[in-house]
Amino acid sequence: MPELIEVEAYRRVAERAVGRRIDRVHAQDSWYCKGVEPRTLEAAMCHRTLTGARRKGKLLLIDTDGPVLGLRFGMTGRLLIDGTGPIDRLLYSSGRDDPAWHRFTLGFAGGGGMTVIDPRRLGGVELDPDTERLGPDAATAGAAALRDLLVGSTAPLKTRLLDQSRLAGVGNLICDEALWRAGLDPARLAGSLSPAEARRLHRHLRATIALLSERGGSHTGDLQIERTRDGRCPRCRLLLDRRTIGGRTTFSCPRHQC
DNA sequence: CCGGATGTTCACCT
DNA sequence: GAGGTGAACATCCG
Repeated sequence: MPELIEVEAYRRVAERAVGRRIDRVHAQDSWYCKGVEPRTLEAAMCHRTLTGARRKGKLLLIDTDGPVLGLRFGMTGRLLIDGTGPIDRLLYSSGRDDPAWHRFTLGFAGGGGMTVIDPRRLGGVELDPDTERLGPDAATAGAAALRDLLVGSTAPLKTRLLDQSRLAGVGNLICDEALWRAGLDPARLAGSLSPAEARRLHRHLRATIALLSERGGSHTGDLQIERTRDGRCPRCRLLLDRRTIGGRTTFSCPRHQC
């Protein structure tokens, strides 16, 4: 589930833990520790004090007086602080809290802690993540950045928007919703957009992120309830196209998106 | 029972 | 080099 909007919600709860000191670390799942041994990760984080929580795209960055901890949530990862989190259940995952799904935990001196729960193990934890591999964050990227992302590309528009190395944070749901609102066909070649279309896309992408954030998640778009067999355009009730673009299921209106 | 699902990475093609 | 496809991770839901 987690796209930029959900990770931003996680960031805000993580911020509550700033100033607290870590006195135990459980990194039992070696698969979940990316590019680092669990024991190394535990030793690196233990006895550190949290100094901040940042986000770039779907990557949550926990700052300490030592290393930076990077958290990725995949499709089913949730973050709990002191046993509660901003999101109780995700679209494709139950709200159950099976202890076997606790993939990583920081325990704080004086009680409480931060836990990553991830049934499918599609997320991961890393030490000092390379944020340069990610493009500018979609929530704040300017029109010029979006234009640079599109120009000269022969890839489908949607594929380009989902490319985290070029634009960070947009997932499948935000992408379809923004393209629907902008009236742009996801299959259009990215490089074929006119400057006016690129500006329109930028405006609608930012507006979509703001709106869905306000509504409470990536899954709250108008197109969302129609993301099913025989789904219809919320605007004109025409049967939506259902295609695979960039390896992802894609819904679009054949009349409103061109 | 089967297929597909908000993500990322990698191997292997064209 | 640029894109595309399919697999892998593991669980839930229709």
